[in-house]
Amino acid sequence: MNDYLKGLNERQREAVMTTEGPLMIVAGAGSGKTKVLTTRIAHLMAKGVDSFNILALTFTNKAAAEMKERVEHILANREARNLYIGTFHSVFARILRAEAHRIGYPNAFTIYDTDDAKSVVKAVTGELNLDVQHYKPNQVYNRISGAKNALVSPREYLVDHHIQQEDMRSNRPMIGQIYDAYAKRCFKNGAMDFDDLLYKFYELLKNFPEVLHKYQHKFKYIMIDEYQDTNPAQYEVIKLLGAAHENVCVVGDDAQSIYSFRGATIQNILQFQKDYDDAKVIKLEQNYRCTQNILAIANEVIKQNKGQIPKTLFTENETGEKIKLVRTMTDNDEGKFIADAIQELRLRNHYTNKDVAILYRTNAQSRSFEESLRRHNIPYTIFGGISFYQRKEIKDYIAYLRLIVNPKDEEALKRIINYPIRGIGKTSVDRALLAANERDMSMWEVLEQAAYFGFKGGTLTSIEEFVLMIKSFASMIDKQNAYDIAFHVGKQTGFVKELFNDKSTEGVQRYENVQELLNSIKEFVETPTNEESGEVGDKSLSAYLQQIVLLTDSDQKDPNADTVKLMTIHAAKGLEYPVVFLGGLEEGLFPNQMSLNTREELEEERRLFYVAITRAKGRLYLSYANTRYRFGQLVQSDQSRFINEIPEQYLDHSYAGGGVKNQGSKWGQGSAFERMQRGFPQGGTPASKSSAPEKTHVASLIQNNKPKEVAHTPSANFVPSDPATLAEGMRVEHQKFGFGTVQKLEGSSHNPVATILFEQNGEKKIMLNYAKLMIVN
DNA sequence: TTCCTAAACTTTTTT
DNA sequence: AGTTTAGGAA
Repeated sequence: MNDYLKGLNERQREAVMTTEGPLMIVAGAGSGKTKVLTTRIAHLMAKGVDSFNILALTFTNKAAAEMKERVEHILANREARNLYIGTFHSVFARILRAEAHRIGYPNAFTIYDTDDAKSVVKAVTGELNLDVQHYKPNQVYNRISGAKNALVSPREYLVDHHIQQEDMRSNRPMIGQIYDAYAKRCFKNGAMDFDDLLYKFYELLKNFPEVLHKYQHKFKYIMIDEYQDTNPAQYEVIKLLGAAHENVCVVGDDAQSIYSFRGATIQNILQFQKDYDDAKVIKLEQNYRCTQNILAIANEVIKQNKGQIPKTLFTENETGEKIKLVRTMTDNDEGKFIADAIQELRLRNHYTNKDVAILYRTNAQSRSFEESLRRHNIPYTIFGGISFYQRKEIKDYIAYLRLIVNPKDEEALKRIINYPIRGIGKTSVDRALLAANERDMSMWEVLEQAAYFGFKGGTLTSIEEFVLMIKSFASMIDKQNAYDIAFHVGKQTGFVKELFNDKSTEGVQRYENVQELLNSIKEFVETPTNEESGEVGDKSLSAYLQQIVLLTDSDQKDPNADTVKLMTIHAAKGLEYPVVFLGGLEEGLFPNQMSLNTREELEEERRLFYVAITRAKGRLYLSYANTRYRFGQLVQSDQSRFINEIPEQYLDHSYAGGGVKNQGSKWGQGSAFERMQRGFPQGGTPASKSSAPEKTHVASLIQNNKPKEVAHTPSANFVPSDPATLAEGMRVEHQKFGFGTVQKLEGSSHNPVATILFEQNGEKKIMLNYAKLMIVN
């Protein structure tokens, strides 16, 4: 037997050895799923399959990196380089890069991140004369995203009765039109959003049989991780790619399906056997991760859900400790309790920082944990903030690079056309945009012919200089590497210098970030193989840009650092820790208020709870706070219903939280007494009184320190006079400040400034270009 | 055009 | 509470 098969149990080995035909591996939490997948790839190669013919798709870069690393480890010196292991998005983007011209996109197309996409939505909504307040870009974008994930085109969207009814009901009947305009604009900009990477790839395979054939032939063996989280677009692509050989191996756990909000449908995994009638199903039911107690409550909890693939997880691990349940008075107490507990675990139980994870439902909860950890001097890492590449200064810098690679990229253009300030303001931009839309040209093309489009004077000169500068950068693309271009851009635009000159704390930080960006580009250029994709070669600027946009915050932080890890439960999927704290187990927070509408939503929350529990190998702490600040207001909540689903025998209530003695479940259930108190908003519990100091008085005092303005109602016949006719000594009326006398006239002819002594409001400097003044006499 | 303040909105989860 | 946006002032 081959060495790599020795560490596997019987079921796992069967999964590895079943290389031909459709295979579904139902892998319970901690059952060695990644091990099976990686060993299976190694096994395929040992059997003589060319690594070139193997495709493995994951959802996160982290999972892809881990899989790749482990395959390389098993294979030792054998070639793993040609393996296609990556996220759906990165692998599809890479293929689209090669084939984009077929669907009318430039091969160096831009990938819009969520911010870019929302900005485009906002722009086209405005152009359709729709109220951006009502058609909120965020909501509209989510709706569009949902459509794409379900493979609904703008045309289909507009004629689909069900969809139209939904939009009518939400009083947003024009979303279809926005979707249509949005799609057209993205296409015109040579840009795809995240969802397009799936959607356009599907269209490519669907409409170009020769392309489909090429990749069907290439990917003879396909493996999909976390299959329960695939959406219809991903599902259809897999179906198309696998249709020729049907060597499709999916791995998943229906109990861990937690991404339906992103369009994932649990049906994909439930229906696998119907899609492939000769599909083999292997269940991995032995858990190697958790103690018996942890696994027991996980099983108890998930039992409450309906319609699962039947399976029973078991473990041969030790019983372990009971699950500690802790109630605290406030969210801050919860943070304090956890920090104290971590210190105790380190001291008495020889745990290190990196053994511990604090998990929560929403990102907003990280604040109190962060604070208490900092106070206790416990090093920590938060996963899931904004990505390094989302920072403003980095996005600005990258916008230059994007524009060089793809001048049609309007979002990039708008971002940097006047940054650093070069005298091309909003008015000029709007004019250029209008001209571009009227003629169906790109804004860049309008700028190229600025004189023809009627730009004059200083603005024209500025535009021409700008266009010339970008063109000179673009001419470097074929001759110089990404780093040299980027460095040159930073220098030439004055961008880096401007940041360097800003000596404020934030300014220094921004400058350092830009230096870090340059380092990352240098590293990209100098690393012989592209670690993300395993691909040799493409070191172009556009390759760099396409890669970084798909990186998340988590990808840029070291998971092995000796720090306590803080993250949402979603971000924790696939990970494991010796000690897990799960905070905020309160009704309305977890399960979240937003997910209480249907049974399906509640069941997804429960699966999320299941995922959270099963991250823990040894010790699990569940905590909740009596009161917590939400939306800046103190709210009280009951303990989560999920706690009630855990049999009492597994729980240990004896832990004190944050100096507050735990009252046990008698109190936690929400006693009549508590409910009564809550019924009287004026009553005010001691907690709410002490935690919510009355700040309003202080605030109003500070505001009152400002010089008071005496109100003035403009005369009925108020008509602004021509500022040019103004002279010193004249008596004038201002709409707000009332009557006054011109003391002095100064400033350039472009920007005249008058100093006026107002009778009621004292001396003010008035910019005559903008303020309205009427000469009284 | 740019800066400042007040108001409004946020908070479900992410490639 | 903190952050982003809109509108007004200069």
